[in-house]
Amino acid sequence: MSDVFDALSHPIRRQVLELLKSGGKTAGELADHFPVSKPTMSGHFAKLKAAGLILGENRAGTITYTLNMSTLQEAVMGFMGRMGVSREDAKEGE
Amino acid sequence: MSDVFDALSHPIRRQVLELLKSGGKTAGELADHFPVSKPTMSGHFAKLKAAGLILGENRAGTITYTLNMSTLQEAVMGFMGRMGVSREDAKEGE
DNA sequence: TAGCTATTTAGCTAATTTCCTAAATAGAGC
DNA sequence: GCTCTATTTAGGAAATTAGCTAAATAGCTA
Repeated sequence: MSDVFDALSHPIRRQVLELLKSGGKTAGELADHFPVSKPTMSGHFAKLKAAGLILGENRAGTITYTLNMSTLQEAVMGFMGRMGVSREDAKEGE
Repeated sequence: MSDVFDALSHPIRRQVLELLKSGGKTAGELADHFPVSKPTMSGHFAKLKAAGLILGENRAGTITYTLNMSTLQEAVMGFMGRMGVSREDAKEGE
């Protein structure tokens, strides 16, 4: 839980998750979207992975990261549920 | 947005929000729930307030903090919405 | 094997966060 | 005007985070 919210606290890491929404991407493809160095991005990936928010598949010299929605949903919706926000209340963007 | 997720990144701050779910509480009442000093708690309140997650009403020498659900919902459900999680998908705890 | 590409690890610095104690502020009651 | 309680502000130490460059690793392909 805490790992997930820690991971979500950095804008780059949240954007990485959004980029992965549309499907897996390599570390390089993801890194190209941000104005920081690749080692820095690698650190962000490591944190997201440690939190269970992404999975890394090592294939053919590249690493493809994919989203692990269930972890995100469990942690975030779990917290929101505890806050008394039900699916019904959560119509925010409609 | 970023302020909200920053604020949510600390376990004590998340718990403060949960405590406020059931109604406003004074700084002292809230502080009693955690094993850190009151000045430290005051810092946590300040961060939650800066993020717009709580409101502080100064009355009779005490400060009563109340939850500001709309900010929480906008930020968190907004992000989850961008992640493609709709209210329908979000049945997690059912 | 050598070289190329993709990615991470190592080592470092600067900034931020979290916590503490001590002191300041503000309102209430004597 | 004091004094008590509630809370914040100030100042500072320790830990963590985020960024960098340079070097290491891993898997191709020639």
